[in-house]
Amino acid sequence: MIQLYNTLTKKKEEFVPMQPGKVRMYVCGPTVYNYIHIGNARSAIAFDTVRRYLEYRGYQVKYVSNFTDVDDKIIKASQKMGLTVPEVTEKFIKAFYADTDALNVKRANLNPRVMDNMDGIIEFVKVLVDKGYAYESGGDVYYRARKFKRYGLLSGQSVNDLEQGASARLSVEDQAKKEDPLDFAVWKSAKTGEIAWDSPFGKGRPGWHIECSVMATKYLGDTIDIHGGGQDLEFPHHENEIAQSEAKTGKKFANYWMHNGFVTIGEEDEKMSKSLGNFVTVRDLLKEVDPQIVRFFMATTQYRRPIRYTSANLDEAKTNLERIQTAATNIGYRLQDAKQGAVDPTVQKEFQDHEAEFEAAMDDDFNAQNGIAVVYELVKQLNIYAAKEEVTATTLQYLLDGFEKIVGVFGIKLKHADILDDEVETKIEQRNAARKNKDFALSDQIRDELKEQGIILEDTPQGTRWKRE
RNA sequence: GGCGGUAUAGCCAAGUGGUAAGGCAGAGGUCUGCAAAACCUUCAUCACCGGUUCAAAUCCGGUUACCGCCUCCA
Repeated sequence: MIQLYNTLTKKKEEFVPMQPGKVRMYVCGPTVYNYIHIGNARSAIAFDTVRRYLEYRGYQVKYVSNFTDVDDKIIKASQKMGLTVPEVTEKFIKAFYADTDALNVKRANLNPRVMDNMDGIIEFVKVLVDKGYAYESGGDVYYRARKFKRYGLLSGQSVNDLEQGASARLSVEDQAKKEDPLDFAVWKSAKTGEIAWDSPFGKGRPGWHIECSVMATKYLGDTIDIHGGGQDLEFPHHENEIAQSEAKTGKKFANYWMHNGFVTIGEEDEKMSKSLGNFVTVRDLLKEVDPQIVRFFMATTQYRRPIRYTSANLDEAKTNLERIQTAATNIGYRLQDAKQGAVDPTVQKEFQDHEAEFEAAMDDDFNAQNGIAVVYELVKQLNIYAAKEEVTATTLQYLLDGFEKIVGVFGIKLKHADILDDEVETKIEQRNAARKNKDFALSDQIRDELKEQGIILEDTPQGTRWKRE
């Protein structure tokens, strides 16, 4: 039984999808006017891990994540860059795929874009107007937040508290256009020269929140199982999505709301964000750090907890990931000379116990921290059996397969034995001959030479192994 | 001001009533010509104060500190 923390109810609940065995999941994607930063990556990785675990558990997951490719920020960026809006969005969508692919984030089943859904958006807005949930005002269309009874439920705010904040910061013009400071735009009129679409309300573009309501319901149905995004989207984005969607369909929009924690940076542990300007792009980070390490670093922190971005923490992730990889490599080497035979039932039992522990950990709101603790126990088990005299190849293979499946939940791709290089092999033989003759000066020299080529030697009772740095 | 989160060893971090998981770093050991990898051993009374209880990191009350949302942001 999987339990997950539902932001809507503020507690852990048993996860029961509407259709047994199938999960419909929508995760808010980025507004594509810039390269993604580590915080964006965190969100992608967090929900990728959720998805992978659900799949591990046998669910068939339909995963939809949008690109917001029409927005004020994009218009601004395009003006600054001297490009058209579609040119800007194409560029950063491509970059998004490149970056998330590198991080081993599985691609969504669908990445719908605002631009391709304009008819649906206009239709959606029309329904809201017809139902009295939205009104035209000076070319804009606003949503009557107060009319939606459950407004504020997700963010745990009363409408009056929300209004206090809202009215304090509204510009005079905005205030004049809105019936209520709480109201938010679902359609915005275009200024001359800006990208715009024809609509019954005049030339304009969608407001920020409407696209997710439209695309989520279009591709996944009026009610979806899981809706995810960063904690900063709770309010107003997700609150507004609920208001729009439920006003239109009259049905519950999402059964479970999941929000990932932030990546923090610096001495103050400040949230990394575009507006604070304290962000590191994935692109830049990956120039210096192996993407697998970044992936591991983020996937093994429980998705709701903040992640402190420091080089020390990345280094630790590197060490831990190597440990995991080494265990698999150790088994791989042993597999080459181990005897055939049945799977050792003791080993099997031991492994299955660990597997059950792993599942219990992950079932509990994707507690990756406890999950990874089980992985370290498995590492120990693998290393012990890899060094045992009497162990069958089938047993080793059994362990390796199971291990690979479990670490796969975190998006870890295990490297299998490298192709043996003739030149390296010759040198290793020369070195071993030297060692036999106790010519350690020569053997150490060969080892140093190989090290300069990035090849590390390890002498084990089963012979000399090598790996690339 | 309103709402929410966090505080556990040098660091990362589990643990929601029964006497502190795991990892990194450190120390000692086994193995090794040396090294590496691996394995074994070792390393904390849980921000503070008060209360409930046979028993609290865990529950209750209070205090302090930090973070986030309430405005675009994953």
